[in-house]
Amino acid sequence: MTGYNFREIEDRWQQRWADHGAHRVPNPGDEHFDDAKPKKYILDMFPYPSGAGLHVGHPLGYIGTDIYSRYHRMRGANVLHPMGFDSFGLPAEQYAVETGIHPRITTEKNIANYTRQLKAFGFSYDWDRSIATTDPDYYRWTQWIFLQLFGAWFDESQQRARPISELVTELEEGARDADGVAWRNLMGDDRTAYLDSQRLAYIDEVPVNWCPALGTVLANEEVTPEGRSDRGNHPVFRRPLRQWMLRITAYADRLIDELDLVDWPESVKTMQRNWIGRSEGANILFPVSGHTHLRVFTTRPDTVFGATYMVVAPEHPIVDEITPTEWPDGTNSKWTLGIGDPRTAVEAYRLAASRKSELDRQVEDREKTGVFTGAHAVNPLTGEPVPIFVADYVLMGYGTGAIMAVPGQDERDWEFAELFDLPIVRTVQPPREFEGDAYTGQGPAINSGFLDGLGIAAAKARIIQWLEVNGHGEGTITYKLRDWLFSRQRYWGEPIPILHGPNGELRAVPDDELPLRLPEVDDYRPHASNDENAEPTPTLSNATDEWKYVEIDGIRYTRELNTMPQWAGSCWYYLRYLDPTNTEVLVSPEAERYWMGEHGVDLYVGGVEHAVLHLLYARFWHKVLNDLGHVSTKEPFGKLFNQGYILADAFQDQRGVYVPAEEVVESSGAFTHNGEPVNRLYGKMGKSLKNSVNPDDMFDEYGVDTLRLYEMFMGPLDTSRPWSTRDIVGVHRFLQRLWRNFVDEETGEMLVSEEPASGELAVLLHRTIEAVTTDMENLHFNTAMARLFELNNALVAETAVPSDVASVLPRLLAPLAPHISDELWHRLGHDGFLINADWPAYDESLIAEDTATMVVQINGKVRDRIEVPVNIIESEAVAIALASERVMAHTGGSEPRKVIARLPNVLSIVV
RNA sequence: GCCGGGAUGGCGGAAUGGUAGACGCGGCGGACUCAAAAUCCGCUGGGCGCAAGCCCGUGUGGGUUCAAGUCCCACUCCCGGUACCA
Repeated sequence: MTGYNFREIEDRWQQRWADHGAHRVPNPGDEHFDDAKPKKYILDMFPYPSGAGLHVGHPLGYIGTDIYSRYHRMRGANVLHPMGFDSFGLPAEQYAVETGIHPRITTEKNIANYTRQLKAFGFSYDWDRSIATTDPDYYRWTQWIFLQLFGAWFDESQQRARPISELVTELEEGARDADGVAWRNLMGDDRTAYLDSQRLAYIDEVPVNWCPALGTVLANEEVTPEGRSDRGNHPVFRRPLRQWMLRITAYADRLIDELDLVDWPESVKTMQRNWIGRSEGANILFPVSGHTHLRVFTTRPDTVFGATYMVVAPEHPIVDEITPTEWPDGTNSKWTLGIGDPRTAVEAYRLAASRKSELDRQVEDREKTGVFTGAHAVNPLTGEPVPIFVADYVLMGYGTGAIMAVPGQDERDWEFAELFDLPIVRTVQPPREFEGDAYTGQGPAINSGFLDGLGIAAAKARIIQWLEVNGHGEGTITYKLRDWLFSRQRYWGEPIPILHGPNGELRAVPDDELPLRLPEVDDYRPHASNDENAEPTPTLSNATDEWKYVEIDGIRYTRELNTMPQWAGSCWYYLRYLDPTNTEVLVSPEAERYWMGEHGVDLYVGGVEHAVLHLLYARFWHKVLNDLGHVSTKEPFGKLFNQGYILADAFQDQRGVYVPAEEVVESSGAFTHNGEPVNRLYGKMGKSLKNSVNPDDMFDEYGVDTLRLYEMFMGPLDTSRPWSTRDIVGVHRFLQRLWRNFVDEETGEMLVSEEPASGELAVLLHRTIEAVTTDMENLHFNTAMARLFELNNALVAETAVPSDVASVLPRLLAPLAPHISDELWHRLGHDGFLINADWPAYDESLIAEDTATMVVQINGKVRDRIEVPVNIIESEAVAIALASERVMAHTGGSEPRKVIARLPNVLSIVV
């Protein structure tokens, strides 16, 4: 028997590809580099190498890009198709905390396992270009990019980053001043402080989820709805901390505008635009009686006559200043939380708010809460006093952290106003049929003095002019986008290469000292504390003094002890693949220009979960590198494609925390984990939901080609689908049948004829080539396979495979199932690998049809199907149709009132 | 909540506004076999009918059109993101 022995075939071909370097791709200037070929850069989003290993959801996109890469190799392109590892991250660190095993050891083990699993798929990656973000030779350049950000500022007038040395020159020359102060009037420390405030990487106080018991800041998702830590159930406080920030907001307009340069799904572009959230409006100053001004941002300055109260965020610094010691006479009891004086009431409310996560605060289902500060502002348009509240539906991080509330035109304000008995004044006339509460639509202004009668746009323009003339505010633009919080109190991340001087001055670690390697520590935990006001002491403070303190020119500097977030390494990895071993520069200009070309990466495939954060951060870094002359394109990823997810059951325990799905036991319809009942849910396979399925078992039972085909045949690449092994036998049968069509299972002889196909089989062959080619171009691998199934099924009736079919079919299949295809190719007597063979061409004349099925519709319903010549004219078609018995049964012989012809396929008759 | 996406036979899915359900799984029937597996052949959305054929059918309710799975409006449910999971 010489049946389809997939294990032997797959092992042998993978070995041969490796031995011959079949997937190695030369750079410009290297040996065997062919300048005449077009380039294709086909990129996967690289994985985090988790301890659980690769799961069957990961390779969905990887199989897709591998097929596409192999196809383009066969079409004659230089294809760059690399793979690497996003290997910094929390799980290895948490494992280190629990076991004391260095995260590097865990990470290297996981990378080795991932590499083994990826290679087992037979992917055509150029493994010589593989990188891991944890390699010091890699993160050396991540640190270098950070220093580029630290050493640059954003020139608003040119809308680009420039070296900070050029800012110094312009300040010294008097071409600029420092926020209105001439440079020569600034002293040394003030000069430094000013420059530091201008850098793209800067330090600022920002509110974060601080968990003193864990000694770290937590993500919103790590905070339970009760305001405690997901791990350990410790209290979490929302408080400001000094953190490294990256000035992504400077690029807000370019990040919006330059989306026009890329071929991305419109949905992803929309998500990015919404995330950046550019809105035009005005800042308005409200005098606060006897004190100061409250500056609010509003997108609806035209409604200012309807502002009947004010709200500031709980963190707003003005609260301390304006809150009096006693409630004013006649204060509504609903406004006071039942507390005797405003200071105590406001403090109680702020504490409660600090224990809520940001997400919770934005959930509009929740009943609005708030407290009166006891202070009033004056509406500058109406002259009326308006009470100032603290409420957590206003966020410190957006606009000015304070709003003028206009319940007549804002639903949130309406809701709050009803709850707190506040007056509601409409300033836009709703249509007569309008029945709701707040009216946010178009209409003429009312109750608005000199604005009355104007439409919204005109009223906005008029009021902004008035505000600016009278010094009560100005037109402005704000963004929802916030600067990027870049500090982490973790161990397993890139050390931030900054030294802190005795007077708070910042100094970059010199380039020639990079990489700044992670120090060895005994304890991977940050310092815990019972004091919510304690300053963070990150894990790197556990390093030796020798590492932590550096003396330069007699000055003792302290190293920055925070590390970078995991995003950092994934922001630029696509550039390092181009030139992964270069020790002089991040990437050589020659390699960068060739592989990035005009539009950057030719196809970037990954999950839509990265639609905003990863893709926005990477675009930001790329633009900075472009501004500073290190890369040549404005955008990194010319074309983006989102593959779907493999979905699977997931399980949550009673606290709402996910537990590993593989450890969940089912008995009589109920699910338990370690004896505790758990709830079944459903979602994306992966480490978040702890519901991964390992592919190794699939290889054993069906082989690599079968698993590749199965994942592609489950559905189109961009949709999600539940994992189910039931259908896998279908594609396995396809390969078995293919094998039997080509190989005599008794003798091992090839069953190939010397004659080419004729008749219908020849037509089918060329139609298949055409269809598969189109499908390959469009990543429609499921339908490409359906076509190949049909061709393969048609061969069953033949005693031998016609010579042209034998030549074409393995080549069409090669990108999808490369192992069996190379084996058949080899047995047909060809040398070499199919990845280097030519893609088949089809004969136009063979696929042209001379007749077509014409559908005849009577009053919109299909009543007959008639074979007609493809070039039939309308009068003939109508005559044939009306003569048909089935048609006559529905027309009753009456004359058509109307005929719509889409010949030769459709004839629609109305009687 | 907000932003983005999705819903088609028992199941995965296919369909430039123009024959709904290609292809595969599952199911049913048949051939081969002592038998079973494998393989090969046929049927397979629902209802009515002896048949010819007719009616219904793409999450729900409306609409546009000669014609709607596809376009428009309003819903329902599910999935992704929501800035320290990556």
